[in-house]
Amino acid sequence: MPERRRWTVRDLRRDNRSVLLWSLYFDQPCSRQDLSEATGLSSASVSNVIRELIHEGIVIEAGSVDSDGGRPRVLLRINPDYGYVIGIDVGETRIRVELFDLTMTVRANADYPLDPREHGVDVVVDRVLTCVAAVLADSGVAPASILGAGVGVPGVVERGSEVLLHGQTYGWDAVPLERLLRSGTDLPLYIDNGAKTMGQAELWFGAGQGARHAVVCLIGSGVGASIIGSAAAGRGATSSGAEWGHTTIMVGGRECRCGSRGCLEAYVGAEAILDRYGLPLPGDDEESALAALIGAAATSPQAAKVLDDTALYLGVGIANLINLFNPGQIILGGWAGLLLGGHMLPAIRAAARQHALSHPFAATTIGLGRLGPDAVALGAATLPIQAFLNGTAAPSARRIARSV
Amino acid sequence: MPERRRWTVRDLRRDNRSVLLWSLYFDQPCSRQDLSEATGLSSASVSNVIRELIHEGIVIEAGSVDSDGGRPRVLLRINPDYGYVIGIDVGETRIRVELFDLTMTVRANADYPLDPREHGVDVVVDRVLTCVAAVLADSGVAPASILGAGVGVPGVVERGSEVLLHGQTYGWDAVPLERLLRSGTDLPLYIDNGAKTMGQAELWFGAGQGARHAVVCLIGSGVGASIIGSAAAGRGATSSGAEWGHTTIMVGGRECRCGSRGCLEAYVGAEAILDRYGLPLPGDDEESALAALIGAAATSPQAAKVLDDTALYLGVGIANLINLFNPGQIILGGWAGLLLGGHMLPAIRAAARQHALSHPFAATTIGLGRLGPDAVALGAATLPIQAFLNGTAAPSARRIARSV
DNA sequence: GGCACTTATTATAAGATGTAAGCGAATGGG
DNA sequence: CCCATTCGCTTACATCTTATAATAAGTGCC
Repeated sequence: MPERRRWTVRDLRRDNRSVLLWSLYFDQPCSRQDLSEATGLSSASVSNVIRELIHEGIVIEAGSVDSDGGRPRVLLRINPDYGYVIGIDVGETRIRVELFDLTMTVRANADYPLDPREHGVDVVVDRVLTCVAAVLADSGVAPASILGAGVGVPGVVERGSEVLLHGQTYGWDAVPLERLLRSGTDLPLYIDNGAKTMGQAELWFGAGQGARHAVVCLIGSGVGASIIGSAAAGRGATSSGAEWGHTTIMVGGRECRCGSRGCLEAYVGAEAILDRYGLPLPGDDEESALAALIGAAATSPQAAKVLDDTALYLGVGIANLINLFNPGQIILGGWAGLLLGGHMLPAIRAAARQHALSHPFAATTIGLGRLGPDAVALGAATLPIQAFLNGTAAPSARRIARSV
Repeated sequence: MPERRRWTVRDLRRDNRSVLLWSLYFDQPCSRQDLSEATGLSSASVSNVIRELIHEGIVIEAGSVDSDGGRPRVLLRINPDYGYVIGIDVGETRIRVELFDLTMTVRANADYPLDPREHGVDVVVDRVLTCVAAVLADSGVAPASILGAGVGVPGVVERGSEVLLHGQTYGWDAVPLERLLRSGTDLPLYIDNGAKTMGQAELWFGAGQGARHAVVCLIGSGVGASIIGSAAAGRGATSSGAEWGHTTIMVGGRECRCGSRGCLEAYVGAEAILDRYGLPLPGDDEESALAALIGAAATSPQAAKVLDDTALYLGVGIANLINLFNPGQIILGGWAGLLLGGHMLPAIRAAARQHALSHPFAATTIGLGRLGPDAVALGAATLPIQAFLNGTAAPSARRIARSV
């Protein structure tokens, strides 16, 4: 029995305001008339809501365009400087923080490499807070103007009475990340799985634009996936981060760092690929080592075999996603995913075709992400944007001040 | 970018009417006051909508109850005879059709066994139509009173410009089932995957009552699963039938009848289990053969080994669902699922624990379905009920007549 | 300057819910 | 037996939002 909420006249207004904001956000600049056609709202209602938004400083008029011999249409835009958002990528090997304006232009960023052997929670929290302070100082943006900060993390995000993080593969167990960060900042926080945030970035700005139903595979040192779909009759979209990396594709297979056997991650994660090869490779980090392995494949049969197997396993994993989710689009991302995909996408596609049912497979396209490996931070920043457009953003200091 | 619709004042009414119907349907009988508390609508609005529903004959007053020294509360119920629904289970080995009133009381049913070797589309369509005619005649219900017929089918259901069915494992390819049935009936048709309809039945009336997020595993001759969850901020629920049976759990493993290798169905479907055992068993159908195998396990090491392996493979499959969907509840159903689960649920649970991440696993309960193997037809009948409660039911002859 | 054309704004009406007052029906005490 | 009380439901009214239609505004062409 689905749970349904009653609606009041006020919800109607809030909702239609939100519909207008979404439409304008993804199709700016445009005129009131355009918005009326795009959303189906009457021109009177559009004018009404837009007046309110302009008064609040969220929307600004930006020039005008002739209209075949009539009154020129006034173009509307979202005010890029109405507020700012922060995207935080907590990866397994580094922390990256970026500050954007409302149109997702980067205003400042900060990096911090993490030693894989020292993945303590307190260190990570401390570094994140330092980086946030750095981008704030760097950009000159007042903290009160920040609409929120999104955080993309590896592992399972559990939303109960408080947000808990479970990163089984690197020893995080029920970490109350939000509370820990809260000790050092007042920003509204939006925490979610990194694969999911990357997926949202690709869906909004990258390879998934216009897709209704997409799956994004994040392959780095480990493996994750994000399933994004628009609920058929729903308001807004649903999405979930999935622990794809620890689904079993080979009963009784290779040991995985999660403690189980035969996990996908034990075959196609960068760490696992290099381990399967076994021989030494040039380069001091995984990224250059994997690149070297791909380079060696042209001459070394052993390296070629490892990569061929990788394509097979990855194709199997993708086929499983196709059978389970029937997505319209599969996007391969993450630094290792982009490397592997760039080199052997056809082989991956072929393996997926072999292992998926033919019809769901035919309805799916498999491609590479277009935003590069930094998409996680960008996607994390879309979380507060989403709340802002939905009108559900936590009241920040700015808003409180404004309403007095 | 999620697609969002604008809402008008009228949508508001339709939606709140629907909220009331849902609430009443699952908590009847109850008073107007109860509805007001349950839904959050003001008592005035409740009275208003209920008056309309009573006028239309959908809701009826049913006695009254004293109230601690005040005006007695009038109890409301959905009129069971306002309309009827039909649930159709198209299985791999039989067709089953049941006719229910609005409260899901069976009024008539009909069965037809299917020869596994003769699974032609035309035969199935013909038999379904015959069975529908039989239950109509048997119950004495006028066709115009049927709100709709739900059909649960094996395989992938594709909703494009018309509904297409893909049953790769038994040779159905892009079958336009709705159009074929339409040639013999005017009933509004709701076609969906059988695992999904069974899941909905368990969720509404069985083991999943009150669950927000459940996965239902249907194990018969083949294997399917249904993922049911309430979209966090959405109207109503989303669900999808998943081709869980053809996800790969063993790269390069046993051949599957879908043409691939290592599919879950090639290990835990009833057909596959019996095939893995290999030795002859008493009984002329799969059901009695599987029961015999379970009986033999007490004395035969070979039979015990086959079942132990089955528990392992099934546990792996369930673990994959847990990692991907993080459900609150997993419900095992289907005739083979109920047989196996009744005999070795602890072993299945143990295998799932070993292969799932610890936190998602801890949040999940694994149990058996409570509605028995007929739940597919019951669930199929919930499809037109759902449309009826949502107010999106196709206009039937009855309604057209009524509105004149 | 008048006219056509397009865009945006301003009444006005229709329809939805919430609030609060009022009516109806039964209990229980004096 | 009567009356205050209590609770359930209904009615009247105010508030709010959108759609419709008329009005104003701005530009180009003749």
